[in-house]
Amino acid sequence: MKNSLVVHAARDACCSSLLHDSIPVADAETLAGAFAALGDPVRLRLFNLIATAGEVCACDLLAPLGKSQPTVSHHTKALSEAGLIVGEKRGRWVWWSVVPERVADLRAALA
Amino acid sequence: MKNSLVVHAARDACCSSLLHDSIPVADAETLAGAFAALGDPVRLRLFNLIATAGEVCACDLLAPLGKSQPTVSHHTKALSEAGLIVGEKRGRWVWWSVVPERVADLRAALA
DNA sequence: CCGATAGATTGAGGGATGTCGATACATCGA
DNA sequence: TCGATGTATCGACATCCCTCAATCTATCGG
Repeated sequence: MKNSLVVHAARDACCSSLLHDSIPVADAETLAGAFAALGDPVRLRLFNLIATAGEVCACDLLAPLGKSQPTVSHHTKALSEAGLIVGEKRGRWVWWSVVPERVADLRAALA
Repeated sequence: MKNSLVVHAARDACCSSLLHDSIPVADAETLAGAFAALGDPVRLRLFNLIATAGEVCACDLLAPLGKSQPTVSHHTKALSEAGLIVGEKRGRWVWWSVVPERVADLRAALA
């Protein structure tokens, strides 16, 4: 085997062999989906409201957010589909709470 | 003062007084901007590549991401503007590295 | 049942975003 | 100085996303 390739590779100061991801693409899409869910100011405040209160009725979210009811419903759905919150229907109301394991996943991804 | 208002308020099972945010709107926008930067699969993989390698030449990012050079540059700019990474120009190359304090901020926001 | 209320869904419009080809800029080797 | 190379920027296009009015569904009180 010739060593010309080695000499050739050493010519440049950069270009190390980062040929593949350390994270599978599928996992990256799932994780990115969760981060994206927190990537909207209104949704981050919404998430924070639920997290600090522990459990919040959806009817209590309209006033502090200053958004219309369809908009809030849209955002709770987005956070829910990202797995960050879950809603439990009690009679006419829906009570939202965070999913700690999912939040832990995000925190772990930032370690 | 009549107590009719009290009775009126107690009639409903929900509607607690969540009248304001526990996070200022301005802070929420900044934080959401950082989360949004990680909210794209390509950008999350890009960030992960830099984080695991410690310091990466931009020229080493094209191959593992499978994206064009303008696209990668666009994403590094987005992460940079979010404060998550910084680039240092050395000759013809730019070396990217993560900003630990900024990542710590995100992790703290998930606590 | 019937009216009222909480929440979800639909549809539309306006803006933001990901992608890439073409191009400009900066730096190095010769 | 000149050609080559690594990055950034620009322009354009397609797509996605936020927002709200209107509407629908489900549940409760009477």
